[in-house]
Order: sequence, then C-alpha cells, then structure tokens
Amino acid sequence: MDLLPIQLEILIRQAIHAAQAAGDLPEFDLPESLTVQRADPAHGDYASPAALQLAKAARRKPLDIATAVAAHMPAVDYVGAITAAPPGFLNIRLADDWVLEQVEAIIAARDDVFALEIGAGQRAQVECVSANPTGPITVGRTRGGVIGSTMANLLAALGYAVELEYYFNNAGRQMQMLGRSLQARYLEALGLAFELPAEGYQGDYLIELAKQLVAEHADALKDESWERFKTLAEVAIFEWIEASLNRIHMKFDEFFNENSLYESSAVWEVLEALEQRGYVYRSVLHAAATDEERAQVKPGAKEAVWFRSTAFGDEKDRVLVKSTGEPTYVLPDIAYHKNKLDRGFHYLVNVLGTDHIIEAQTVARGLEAIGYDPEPVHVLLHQFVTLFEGGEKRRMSTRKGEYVTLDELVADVGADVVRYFILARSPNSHLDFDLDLARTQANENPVYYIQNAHVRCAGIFRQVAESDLDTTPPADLSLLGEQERAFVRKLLELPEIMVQAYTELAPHKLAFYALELAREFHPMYENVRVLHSEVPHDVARARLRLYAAAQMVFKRLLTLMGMSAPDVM
RNA sequence: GUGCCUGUAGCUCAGUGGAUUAGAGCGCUUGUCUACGGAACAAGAAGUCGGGGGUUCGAAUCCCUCCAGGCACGCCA
Repeated sequence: MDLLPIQLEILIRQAIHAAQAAGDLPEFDLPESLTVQRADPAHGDYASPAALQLAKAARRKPLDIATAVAAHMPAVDYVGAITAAPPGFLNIRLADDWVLEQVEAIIAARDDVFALEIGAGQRAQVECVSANPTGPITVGRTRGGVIGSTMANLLAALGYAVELEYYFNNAGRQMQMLGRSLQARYLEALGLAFELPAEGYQGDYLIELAKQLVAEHADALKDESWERFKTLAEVAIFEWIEASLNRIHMKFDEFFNENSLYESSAVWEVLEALEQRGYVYRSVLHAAATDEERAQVKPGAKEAVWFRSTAFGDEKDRVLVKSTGEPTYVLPDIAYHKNKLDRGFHYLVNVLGTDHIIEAQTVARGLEAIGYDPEPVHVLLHQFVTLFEGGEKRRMSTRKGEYVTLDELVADVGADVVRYFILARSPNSHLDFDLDLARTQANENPVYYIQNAHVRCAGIFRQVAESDLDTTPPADLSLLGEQERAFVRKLLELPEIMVQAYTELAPHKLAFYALELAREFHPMYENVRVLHSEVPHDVARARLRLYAAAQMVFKRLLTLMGMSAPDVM
C-alpha cells in the first residue's frame, strides 16, 4: 500500500471528479499535485489546503469547494471522517478501528516494521568517508560517515540491496610524505640519525607505529625505502580506521582503490571516450582564457589536456591531464563513477563535504559527456564540523597532528551519543561540536530519553514474564484510550518520515521524529500502566500489545540511525 | 569580487508558502510521585524568525537589497 498522504490525494481527486459529475463543482483542470500533509491533531490526522489552491481555477469560494469534496469523498476503511473547515481546509481523520488494527500489523512485522518496497529489486550504493589513509579518522570525516551509514540503513529499509563503499587513493604526494615520515620516526626510534620531512606528518600515531615496528622487526627495516614504510603505514592506519568506524556501528562492504582504475586502464578509456566525442582539447590555457592570462604564459609552457565541461553548463573548462602528463583527480573520479554505474547500481549516494561541490558537478558533466546518465548519482553535501573546546575553536590538520579523533570522542561520550549528535542536525547546517558540552551533557542527552522509551517497554515485559497475567493474543484493542490511540497515530508517521528522509536526502528527519515519538511515549507511560492492581486484566492485555508495538518501532528507528536499542540502561 | 550554504528562545537546533498565541532539546523557575527503571511527569518564564523593502487571500518560508559567519572559485585531492 502507498503512503497514506498519497492515497488520500488520490481519494481527493476522485471526490473532485465525482463532485463535478454531480454538478456540485464546475469543470476545471487539476494541478499535478495536491498538498496533503500531517495536521495538528486538534484538526485531524491529515489536512489538505487543496480547496484553497483550486479556488482561482474553479472560481468558487474555497470553503464551498472543500464542502463539496468532503461530500463526495469515496468511502474507504482507513478514513474515519473528512470535514471542511474555514477558510477552506479539508481535515481528514483516520478511522479508529483501522488505527487499532495497525498495532497488530506492527507487531507481526517485527524487525521489518514499516519496510517499504520503493527500491525492491534494485541495488543501491552509498559512498562516504573516503579519507586517504594518512591518519586516524577525525570528527569532520565522521559526520559524512554517520550520514552515509544512516542513508544506507534507510535505503535497505526501502527495499534496496545496499552496499557501503569507501574510496581511497594510496598513491600520490600525501602518501609519499606519510611513508617518509614513518621512515624518519622509525630511525628515530632506533636512535639513528633521522630527518622528518618539512611537510611531513607530525602526529603521535606515527611515533607509536614506529615503536611497534622496532618491537617487531628490530633494525631490520633500517635500509628499506620510503615505499616500504608507506605500505606499512597504510596497512596499520586502515586497520585503525576500520576499527574506529566499527565503534560507531559502521561496516564497509568495499574499499575501492583509485589505483585499480589505472591498472585496468579504465582512466585512459574514459579519456579516449571523451576525446572521441569531441570534449577534449590540448592547450596551455583553457579556451576562454583572457588576453591578460595569455600574456602571462611563459614561453615554452607545456600543453595540458582539457575537458570542455563548459559544453555542459560549467563556468570554465577543467584540466584532465596536467602538462606533466599526470592526470588530475577529475579524470579518475569520472572513471570511478562510470565504474559504479557499470556495476549495475540503480541508486547512488555520494556523501561529501561542501568543499567538494565542484568535484561532484564535474563528475556529473563528465558522465554526461561519455554518454552516461548521471541521474542515479545523488550527492549529499554536508557543511563542516567546527570543534570547540574550552570555548576555543580547534583548527584541524591531520598533517600537523592537530585533530580530535573519532576514538577520543567515542571514549568521551559513547557511540550512540556521537551518532545522534551528528544526525540531529540538517547536513546543510554548520555543526559546532562543543567537546565540553558533549562531555557534560552526556547524561542530559536526548539520546537517553529516546533509548529509555525502549528500555521501559523491555522493563514491562520483564515484569510481565514474572506475573500471572495471561498474555496470549488476541487482545481487545478497543479497550485502549485516547492517549494510546494518539500514540499509535504517531507511530504510523514513521514510514512517511522514512520516505521524506530518502527523497530529500535528509537523514536528520529520523532523529527529530525519534525525539517527538519519545516525547509522546513517556507521558503515556506515566498514565497508561499495565501491571497495577486497579488495571483489569483485559485492559492490561490490550496495553501490552500497544507497548509491544511501541518497542518494535523504537527499535526500528534506533537501528535505522545506527544506534543501539538497549533493554536496560 | 562572483557563486553556494547559514543567520529562528540564554545555548544547540527543527520548521523553507498554509490554520488566531512560531516549535523541540538543554539551561532557568515552580510543582508531582512509597505502582512496570526518575536518564520520568506537570506547569511556567523566555523570540523585532539578522535589518529594510516588495509579491500573495496568506511569508520564518518566495523576490530585491543590506549586514554577519562558513565554503568554493588551482595543471591540490
């Protein structure tokens, strides 16, 4: 079944046509979409301002249109009442019986509760983190990881077969510098003469790693090249990275090495494809260079290979191969995305920091230029993380060894808090991560409020197991009161939130919904007791079904966010 | 300088055209409870939605302009 707002929109359309056929409304063209949204509970479950939108075309008062639509609304089991309200809203209330039936449907679905089929039979891939293995995972990269893994969980719930991928480059100047830095630290640990490169990596982790190497190999490596040390560093750092990410419940299916695109010559095939289609030229300067730029060209300057990206709306052409003969990052990146599409993924998400926006656009243009449709590639950009400690902004640099690692953060506040803290804001908003605040507020956190809802449900069932209450279904759910029914209505919002988070690439919607749901749960828990001498057994049994459903949904929600759903805290 | 993002309660942030009083968490004030885990519940104070102008039946939301912060404008990745 489609989501309720979609169903309701269809019903409203049918009602309009019926009203027109009956002569209660004049003929007019309907817009492509009519708004149906969640309503203030005082008004109903859903509301539609459709009549207000149609007033002009129909040349009738909005309230008259709404009244006519309400009168001709087709009867279905899930709609209880539809009424017109000034100035022309349609208020729709779900049928009570139908709402109560959903309690059993939720329980029956278990861990798959609210699973959807949007992506059924399709493959999706989420790429995130993708930091080169030059040091520990920092807080900045963590944001992309949390967002990416949540999107991956979400896509799986929508029916996609999902893979999580990490793209990296273990060649290049950065990695050479890493190798040389480790080499220096190794010689230092042996007490030999050493020189840390001027642009070298200064983090303590290389000193630690060097000590390990001495412990394992003594001085056997002292005459090895920097390449050997680069490999040693890379292997060790990747182990750390994977372990760190595992701590926040992230597991990658694939680590994709950029270098494989050279080994398979995929990079050069892309260049050839671009060339064949006429989007490549060789020149010292880009085609739209100004006279001023031309005047500054030094004699004997070598030509570079350019991508005519302006043919696809770019503001300037981009270099594919430098005058040194070495490709820029652009070329392998296009090859990488071609590779992803060739692997048969139907839906791709790239989680990137906003500083990579140009890169994302260039890749899309490159794919188009070689005849690929970039439509399946969805770019989820997130703003930066600024870390504060002691009221001061902490500037991060992996190379200088200035950073706060994910591990430190997890050690301070725990994995669930890290994930929720990051997830509970729009990717579009700058994230000020105040370390002191995170530490002191660890116990005053929404995370615990949400998880406590799950704990309380689990607690009830622990107690029930020791009581003499007969828990075998069925239970008479009609014994549930208003507060309980309102809560079930809130539970039923989750699939709509999931679809919104998916279509808008906005995983933070899950985090806010979780808090709202907990906010409705706890007051109910205070009032709606199960095990109490004054609660009749049949009422207690009905309430147990409610709490079983609540527990199921909280677990689903926490799992989607990559958080744990504890039974005790 | 140009483009993109951001500016909403003391703090951290939702909400980006729809329903008299603009929401949440934290913090603050005042209460509740010898019933399933109190990391709870209830009540309250707190906002010129950065400033100004415009469009609309209706604007935090769209348009213009100004102010403030971030990011991007490389033959770096």
